[in-house]
Parts: sequence; structure tokens; C-alpha cells
Amino acid sequence: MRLTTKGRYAVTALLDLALHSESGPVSLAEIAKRQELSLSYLEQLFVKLRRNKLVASSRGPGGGYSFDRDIATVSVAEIIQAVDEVVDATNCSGKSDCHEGQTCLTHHLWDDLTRQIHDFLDGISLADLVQRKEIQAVSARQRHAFAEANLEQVVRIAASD
Amino acid sequence: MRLTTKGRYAVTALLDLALHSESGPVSLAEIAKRQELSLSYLEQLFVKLRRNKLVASSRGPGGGYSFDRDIATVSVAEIIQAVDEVVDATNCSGKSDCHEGQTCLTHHLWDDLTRQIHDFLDGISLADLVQRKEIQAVSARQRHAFAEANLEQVVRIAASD
DNA sequence: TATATACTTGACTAAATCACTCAGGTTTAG
DNA sequence: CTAAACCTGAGTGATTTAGTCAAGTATATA
Repeated sequence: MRLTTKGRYAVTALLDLALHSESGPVSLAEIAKRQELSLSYLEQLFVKLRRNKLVASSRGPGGGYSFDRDIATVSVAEIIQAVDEVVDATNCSGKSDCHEGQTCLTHHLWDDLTRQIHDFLDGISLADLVQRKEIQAVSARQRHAFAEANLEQVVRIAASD
Repeated sequence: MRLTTKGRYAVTALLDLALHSESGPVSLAEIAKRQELSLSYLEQLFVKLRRNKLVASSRGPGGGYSFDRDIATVSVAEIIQAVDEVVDATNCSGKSDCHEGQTCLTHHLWDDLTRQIHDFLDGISLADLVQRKEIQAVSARQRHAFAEANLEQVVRIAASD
């Protein structure tokens, strides 16, 4: 289990998708704007998420991404693994012949830690996150900010006429 | 809590030190040879370990490193923090203003994870590791290999006369 | 059917980090 | 005095990160 911003972005993006998927597919452009992530980078991540059957895509106007499964079955661990490829990497690159063809002194320790992290993240689903109060609070604030930005734009367009 | 080979090396080196510190200070050269780590790299790590009062050094011939404290009070978490400097880094670089001056959607999740990892590693001391059967087994094998290598060298020197 | 929207893919890259090496020190026991 | 051992800082090649850029393809809707 590797922990980089790539995995964090993927979790954030899918959580955003979960929070806005009531009314049909959500475009990456929307997610990118709301979560302040690069659109091109999101595209890369969603290729992997789609290949791992976490999301489904629909093309054309009004298209976007939607979930392929019940979000209660999608764990954070699965999302991170989908985008990060290398599953292990906390210990001696997964193999146990890390020291002179033998296991190294602290091999078991890193193995235990990897398991610990995995179990923690595997126990949290997107549905769990959607329920969380802090996340609902942040999401509400984002909706508000987004609506304001839209309004501003409408005003600007009206003024330019 | 950042997890790199640097931290892993530090833990391995200190564990090796713990396993061989009965008879006075242990030189980095010994540790480097036994654990197959670069001596110069170990030197860098031990500067930080010493500054963080985890070990004490004695210079000159017969010198080396020894523990400054009871190894039951030295946790794995502390060792990693000593060499890795940046304590956080699993979440939004430690601050909570990660998104438009506000906390980002998944901020709490990464906070929780960081705490989880820290607590796990903080609950394991060097004394705990020394007690572990797997570690004693690996250590015994290393002692054996080391003794053999020494014998070989003695034979080679004797032959070159 | 035209066209704009949105997904899809692959190549490329600047910057940062990692995992060291190298070249010199300084201290001190024997 | 000298060799063993710690101490320090600068440098470096390889890899990874976090993207950008460019050029597509598919399709809903007008």
C-alpha cells in the first residue's frame, strides 16, 4: 500500500462523485473545478479507475462518470490500489529475500505495518465517508462556493452584453 | 509519519545495535557489514539519531555507538521521526488549509490514518523487537554467516603468508 | 447530419526526492 | 603518533511525482 497524492486525489475525486451522482453522470470538468484538481491528471486517474471497474463512463454531451457498483462496497484501500498499481512498497519490495537471499531483520515489522494500514483503509467505504458529518460540512461549503462562482459568471456575462 | 527506506534503515540499524550492545559500543562499520547498508549513509542517519538523543557516541579506536536510554522506551515511531524530519506528509502537508484556505474533503481521513500508523509504530519498542522469535532467528543466522566470513578471511590471510 | 461535449490515449517534462557517494575533516584510545 | 572511528557537507544519478500537451474517438442533442 503506497500513500501518495495520486491515491489521495483519487479518493477525493470519487468522494466528490459520490456526493454529486444523484442526477446522472458527473463530468471530470466539474470534479476538477470543485476539488481544484488538474483535469488532465484526473483523466489519467479515471482511466485506471474504470479499468478496475470502480466507475463506468458515458461519452458525449451530458456524459461523465458514474459508479459501477454500490458505493458501500467500494473501500478506500481499493481506490488507492487501483491508481497506485504497486500494492506493497512499505517493506522490502514485497519479496522476502531482502537480505542476502534471506529475510532482513525488520521484515516482519514492515509486513505487519502494511497489513495494519491496509485493514484500516479497507474498513472504510465511500458510503461511510459520505455519511460523515465533517465531509457533509465541507461539501456543503463547496456547493455554496460553487453556486456563488456560477452566479458571478452569469452576472459577468449579462454585463458584457 | 513518512515511510521510506531511510526510516527502515534506521530501525534496522538500531535493532542491530540493540542485539550487539552487550559488550560496549558498536561501530557503524560492523552494523554496515552485518546489515549490508552503506557506511556513509549510516553515518548520516546516526548524526540525526544522536541529535535526537536516541544514541550516544564515543570516538576513537574501540569507539562506536551505544544507547542513551533503556531500549524499552525507544519506539519505532520515534526512530522514524528522528531520521525523516517531516513528521506528517500523509495528509495535506500537515496544515488544514489544503483547499481554498479550507480543509479539503478527505482531510480527516488522512488525519485518522496518520494517527493509526503512528499509534501502531509507537506501541512497538526496540525491546519488543529484540524479544521477537523471528528476529532472534534472523539474528542468529547473521551471527553464523558473519563468523564464517571471518574464518574465511583468517584462512585467506594465513594462506597469503 | 453537424457539432459540441466529454471521454481516451500516449508522449513528454520540470521539479523534487531518494539513496546514496566522495572528500575531506576531528577526536581519542592505545 | 597513528589508526580507528566518528563527523560534516557537498554533490549526483536515478527515479518518481505531478502534472502538461496534443491528438484523437464516441455520442447525445439540436
